[in-house]
Amino acid sequence: MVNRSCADCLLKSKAADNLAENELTLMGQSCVEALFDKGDTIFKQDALSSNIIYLKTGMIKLIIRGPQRSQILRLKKAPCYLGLPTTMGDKINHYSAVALEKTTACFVDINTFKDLLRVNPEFSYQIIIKLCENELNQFHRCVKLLQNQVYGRLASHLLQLSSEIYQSDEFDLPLTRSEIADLVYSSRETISRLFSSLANENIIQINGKHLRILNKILLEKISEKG
Amino acid sequence: MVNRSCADCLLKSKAADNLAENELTLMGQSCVEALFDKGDTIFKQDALSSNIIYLKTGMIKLIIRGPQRSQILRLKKAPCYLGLPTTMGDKINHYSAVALEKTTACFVDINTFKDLLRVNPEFSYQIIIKLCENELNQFHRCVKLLQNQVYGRLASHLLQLSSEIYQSDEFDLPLTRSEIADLVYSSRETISRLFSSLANENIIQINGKHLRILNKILLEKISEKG
DNA sequence: ATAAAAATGTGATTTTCATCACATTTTTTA
DNA sequence: TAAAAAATGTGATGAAAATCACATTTTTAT
Repeated sequence: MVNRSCADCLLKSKAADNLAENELTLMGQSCVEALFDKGDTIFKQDALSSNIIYLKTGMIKLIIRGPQRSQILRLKKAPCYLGLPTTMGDKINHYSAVALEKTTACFVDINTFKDLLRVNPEFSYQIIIKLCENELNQFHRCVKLLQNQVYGRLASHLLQLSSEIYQSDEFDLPLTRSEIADLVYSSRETISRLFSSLANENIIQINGKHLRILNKILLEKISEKG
Repeated sequence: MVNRSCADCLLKSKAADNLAENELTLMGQSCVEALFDKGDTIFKQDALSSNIIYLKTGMIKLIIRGPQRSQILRLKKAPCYLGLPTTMGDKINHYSAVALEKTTACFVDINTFKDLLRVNPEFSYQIIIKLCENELNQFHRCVKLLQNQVYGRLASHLLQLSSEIYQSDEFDLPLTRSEIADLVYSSRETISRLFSSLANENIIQINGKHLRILNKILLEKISEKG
């Protein structure tokens, strides 16, 4: 399904707010909207990348094959762009994106996107800001993953899910224990054990995938101290 | 010392090649060149950041305070921009830059830089490409650091120094053992031991800071296998 | 509804590497 | 140039967390 114009889209990106009517029409002409189910791959590592993807609704994980095993780079929730670095930085995808729930995404042809960048400096500017913010986050995440022990790494990811993704102390984990291990670089067994011990100490309450943070203060301390 | 115009600069960045004469003059008006000695801090974590820095000559390390200790995020060699993410992404520096040798750097006022981004889309575009490439590199570096063991982490950094920074199999390490530990996230003692054992196996030859790669193939294998 | 597959929990064992301790060498500086 | 400071090398010890092994529960598919 092709939109006639992205101007009609009710879920435009903040960057796209800077685009003029005719620019949005141009975008619409090369923009295809697609629906994904949980588990569906949106784009795949090593495939040729020819689209910038705008995530309209839903949530995804970015995964990359590491030297030993697969690693979750980050989770992303709509609205946001996907594959900016992997599409602008190289011809081939350096990682994959997989839907964690029902997801809507718009595929914008890379050349159209590049044209818009060249034509509209304000649009470019917003993209630059986003890229810079991402890089800072990535630096911090990397240092945390390296220097904290699993306990702290798990704690900070739980807090992040709570505050940034669900805006609630109670939510259903969008990942299996095994995927959480891929996210915080640990093992399935260790994650299992840590959930048990966090629950024993009344810091969280966990039942299958349903999680509730009982002692946020303490969880934050664990996340900082490692 | 203020340049009259950056147009006269013989070491312009690739992005700046897209700037017109008058734009370069504008840049020159808010551009201050400074000299740094080995060990000098070029900008400091937590300080207000008001400049984009263009590294004209020399080499630096980006360091960040982690939860446990200081971590080297990456080494950068001229010519390149410094502090793009840390200055565009936030008001305050998220990391420091320290010269590893005599270094020349131009400080460009952030507002002038932003004006240029808004005025010249081709300039913006080149910056976007660079940011995307950085992000991809950062992803790969993070995964390698997490998943490989120290042996592999050290090996890949030696190879990177050899190929990307010095373009030679023989060079002087720009870092102490302790700094190398900060770079590959290990301990001074372990780095020391690994150098010894790499030397014992005739993979490298090392004398103080002077290093020579004897068996690149094997070093690459170690770097991949972990 | 039921079998098969996937996900989870928990104990025992093992491995990597940090930390501690101290000797030695190199660099800096007064 | 000598003393102080910084950097380095190497053995012994300890700890975090991976891996292995297996029981159990939950989910998926037929």
